[in-house]
Amino acid sequence: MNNFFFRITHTDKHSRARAGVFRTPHGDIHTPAFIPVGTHASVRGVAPSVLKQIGVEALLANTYHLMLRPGADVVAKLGGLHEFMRWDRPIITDSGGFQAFSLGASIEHGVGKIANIFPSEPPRSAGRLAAPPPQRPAGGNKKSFVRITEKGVEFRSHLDGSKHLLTPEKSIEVQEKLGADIILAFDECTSPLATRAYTERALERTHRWAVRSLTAKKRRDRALFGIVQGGAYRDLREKSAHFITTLPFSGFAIGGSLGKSKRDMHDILAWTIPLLTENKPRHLLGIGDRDDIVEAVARGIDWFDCVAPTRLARRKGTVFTSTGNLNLTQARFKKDRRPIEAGCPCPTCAAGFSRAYLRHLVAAQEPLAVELATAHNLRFMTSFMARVREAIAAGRFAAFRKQVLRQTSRV
RNA sequence: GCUCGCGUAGUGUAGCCCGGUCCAACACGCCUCCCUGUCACGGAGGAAACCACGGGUUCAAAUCCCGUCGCGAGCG
Repeated sequence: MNNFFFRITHTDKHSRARAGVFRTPHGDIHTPAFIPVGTHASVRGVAPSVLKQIGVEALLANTYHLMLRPGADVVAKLGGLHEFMRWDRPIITDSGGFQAFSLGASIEHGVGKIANIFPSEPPRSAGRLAAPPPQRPAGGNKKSFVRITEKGVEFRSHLDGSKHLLTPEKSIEVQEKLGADIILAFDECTSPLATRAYTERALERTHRWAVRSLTAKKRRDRALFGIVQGGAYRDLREKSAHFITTLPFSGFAIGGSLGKSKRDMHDILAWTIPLLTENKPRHLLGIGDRDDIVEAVARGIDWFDCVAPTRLARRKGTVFTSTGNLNLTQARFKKDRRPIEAGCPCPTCAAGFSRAYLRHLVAAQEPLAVELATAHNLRFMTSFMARVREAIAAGRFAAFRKQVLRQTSRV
């Protein structure tokens, strides 16, 4: 059953960075790789043909969302995800474990995977005491859509309120029906605000779910990855890495809360990755800032998925450049006839669309804004990852890393 | 020419009848920031109107009275 094969072609001498190729039934993923998120079997606003042109090698879709709509059986009947969405390259499906968090604690606490719990300086109004810091981050304190038990996660559909139980068995069944090449074990992504006791309990449950996920897997033409959890607790991360590594997974993903800062995230990676099987791929879930990518690659990560390039492009036309992000809604771009970045080979810049025009499209909420901005950002990411790979192959990753960190820090 | 109605931030409106709680509210727009396995074209914040103009009544007027100007409708 050599449908999958991971070959490490280059290793960095000064870090744990490595470059390689992961072979799947739908083609190769050159690592380190950036994998865009297409939750609903679609990268918002961008057609598969354009994604290919941009150099995207794989996509990540979501079990929970596709299970609710259009339904796993519908997708299966229509030939599986690849045929359904007309994408013939590798697909990964997330197990739905993240939704246990994003529709649960994330909503209740108003936090993301990396806690941003320190409110920025309260505004100081003259002659008055500054307002007291809010008790909770903005957006928190809403009702959860989930209930987590040993059996699995009970979701109240965010679409129509109907109830759905996602268990490890169900998640794997759905993922096999959807037909992704790489599927993920059903896990619980814990909140950075969870207590240690809770994080530990959730971790142990996720481990039991990992075993159940493996047992539930029937098809050999899918690669199942295990997920390391443990929050920001060193011993829990180590325990998790040890445990997951003993199981016959095809690869690993690092998930869950990554602490309260980028520094925490670096530590978590440094603790866990050395414990993972060397010749199996490692996926860092949900991370995608350039500095984070470089730091994670240096610690041994092979690929990433992240909504940032697509979400930022869609929400406000935030667009990546080598010197930092541009927020196209800013007034200074109103008459800016330059492309997003001179010399950028993406379809948007190559076609000569100006910042002023893009700003207009964003302001007018024209769908084309989403397509053009997203295509640019994704091309930016694939180019960036190509440079990461080249740097590793050429033995100059250390310098490359330093350069990236310098750039991103002054942005 | 007469009668009636209207004139509040960029736009559209609320408040006016029953003066104070209006150094004026809401929506959209505008400006800035945030977003890391996408519930959500999401979240947070900000600037912006001396309430058409002049006079009067009153302790107090966007709110009441008079006049002027502008806009609209009707009548001639």
